[in-house]
Amino acid sequence: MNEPRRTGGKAATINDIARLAAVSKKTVSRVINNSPFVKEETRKRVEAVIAEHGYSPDPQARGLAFRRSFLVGMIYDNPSPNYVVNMQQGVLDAVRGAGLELVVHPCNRATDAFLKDVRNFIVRQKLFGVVMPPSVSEDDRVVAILKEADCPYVRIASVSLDEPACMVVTHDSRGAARAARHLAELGHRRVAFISGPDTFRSSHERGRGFSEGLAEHGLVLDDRYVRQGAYTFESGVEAAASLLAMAEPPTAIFAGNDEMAIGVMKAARDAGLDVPRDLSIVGFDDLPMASRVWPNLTTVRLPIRDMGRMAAEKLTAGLRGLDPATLVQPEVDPSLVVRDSTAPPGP
Amino acid sequence: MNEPRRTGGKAATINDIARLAAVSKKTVSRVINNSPFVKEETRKRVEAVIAEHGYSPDPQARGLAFRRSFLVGMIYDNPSPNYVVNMQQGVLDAVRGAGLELVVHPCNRATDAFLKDVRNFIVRQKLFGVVMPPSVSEDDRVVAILKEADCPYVRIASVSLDEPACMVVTHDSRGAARAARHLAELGHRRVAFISGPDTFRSSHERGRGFSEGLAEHGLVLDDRYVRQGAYTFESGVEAAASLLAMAEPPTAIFAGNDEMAIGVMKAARDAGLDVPRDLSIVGFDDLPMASRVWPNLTTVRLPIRDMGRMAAEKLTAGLRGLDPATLVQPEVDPSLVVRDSTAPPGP
DNA sequence: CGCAGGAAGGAAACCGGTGTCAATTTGAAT
DNA sequence: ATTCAAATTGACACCGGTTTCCTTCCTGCG
Repeated sequence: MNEPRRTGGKAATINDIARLAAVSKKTVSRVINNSPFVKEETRKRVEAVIAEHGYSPDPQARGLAFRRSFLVGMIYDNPSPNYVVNMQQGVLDAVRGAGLELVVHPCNRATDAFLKDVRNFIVRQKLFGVVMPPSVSEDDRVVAILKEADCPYVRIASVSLDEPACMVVTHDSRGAARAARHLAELGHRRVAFISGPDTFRSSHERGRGFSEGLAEHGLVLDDRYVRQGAYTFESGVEAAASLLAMAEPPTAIFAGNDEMAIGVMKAARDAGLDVPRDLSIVGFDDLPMASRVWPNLTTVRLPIRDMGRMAAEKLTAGLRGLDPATLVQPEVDPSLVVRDSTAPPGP
Repeated sequence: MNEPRRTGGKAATINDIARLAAVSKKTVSRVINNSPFVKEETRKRVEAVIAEHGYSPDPQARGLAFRRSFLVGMIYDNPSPNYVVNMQQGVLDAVRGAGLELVVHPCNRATDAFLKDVRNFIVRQKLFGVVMPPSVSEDDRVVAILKEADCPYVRIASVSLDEPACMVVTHDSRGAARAARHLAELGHRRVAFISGPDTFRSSHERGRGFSEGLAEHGLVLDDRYVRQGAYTFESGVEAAASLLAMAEPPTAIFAGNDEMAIGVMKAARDAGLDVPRDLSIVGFDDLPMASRVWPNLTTVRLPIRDMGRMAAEKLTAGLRGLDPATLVQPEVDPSLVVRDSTAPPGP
């Protein structure tokens, strides 16, 4: 009872707590892990000692014994900093308080070392779980590694690619259709689309949805008005320049993401066009930047932070005593945010 | 020699390697840790077995024995996603290949739970090291916790606040002085400054440097032309609006960071001013965004990714056999990037 | 030829938790 | 009071490494 306190920086261990509470370390372990097989009175006593000494179990030791770390990995290959930070924040929203930490793992899918690197990361760290936004989420090779390593994961993607328990689906095509309807209703007839890279499923989904939305208004997306971009600002500039140089340039351009849409704005300015009078522009994502550029960008909004949170919550469901099998598949319905970059076409 | 391979997902352990190489596990451990007390021949043999089986030691077990994890933490409270992602990337540049992982820990210095949260993070994870950009890097309470926990750290800040071994200094005042000289040389006389929040040392440094740079040209920074912002876009808009509403509005505005500078641009547009004809604008940071807005922003460039890398390299110096005590203090000299948002003042 | 001393390697304890399974206690029924 | 199953608890091995300490094997040297 009157044991001398551990001195210095040494933190208390489970043995200290056990001794002070006059129980075995195993019982302390039971208390920590909310085992139901502990008498209420004992639990109270142990919890009191734990609280008094600010004890908190060592994640390394725990992980070693559990054969699983308390680290959630986020693996991504995404060119947009805003997207990445927002999603990190969302994952952290769910992971904090669950006693987990977030390990970030950006990578480049195009390199040879990619798969080896990712496998190494997953296997060595014995991750508690992994969250993957596009385009990594769409890479079946990565998923195969995760399955082989028996590592829980959640994929965020524009279509369902897996069991509901490990998907957050964003229905990009619906958002793109909304953009199409908006432009059609404004009276645009010659509309163009700048797609993302082929490696992103969302590129196709956004293109498909846009095309379908136009079709509802009797319009077709002419191949000559389609360009492929790379989800980067520069690629947006280039694609738009090419479109605007046509004999009959489009009166509206739907860019596959905001980053490129802002590139389109630059190209328009370079061509001496006024936005939205001479050219309407719609983006996708609703990055913070979208409402800072001039004119403010009309865009399709994706709640990126929420998506990260929802994904991570699936991972932590077990910790909260929920059965992951019963989890519904979160679905996101992207909404259209009309700002100042769209208007009826000029005469 | 003809041991059956471990089957299934089970990865090889140090015991397997020891058995296969016919040495004790301690000798394998010596090989892993580059101990000099291993005969060359033995080392070769062990290394061959390690390579053959793709063995890699378990970081959890290793960390447990070392009383130190192989995780580098990045603790920050920074409103700019671009800054954050770039710095993460820089830290990863150094940390990858050193066998370390990056755990991100954004936080809010203004909350009550801040210190408890940070202490918990540092102590529980037994971090290998911590990298802190401003403003966390300037918080002595955090540094006290790190010292108490005996956790290596590197602070990135605009002035030296600590021993060279744990500082990356960015000399923001020099960059700000360059901005001042540029504006003065263009012929501006009524120049304004929008500072960052008081909680950032860089706010003061950038203000001081700007003031000194003006002084070199016989100009003084009039208090009436100084506003306090928050390093956010919105605060830039607001501060600029207030400046532009003055009877004698400034002909040039130096914003404490790019985020605010872009806000200034918006305010200028709202006021019907042409940039740079009616108003010159200079930012600080050179975020990617700076060269995407229109007109392209003249700004002071900070090599954020490099800063992150330099900071993390100090942490990994020990791993590379370098003595941290001998490390020089990396210093960054911010350069001026002249783009299209500055011009001589109108008549 | 005997021996000091350093290089090389191994046995066992330990880091701080958890799993297994047996031992002890408790409560209710007989 | 006795008995038995259920509820609690603890002893001990183990997770996969490292550290401490000791033994063995050479070498050079007097």
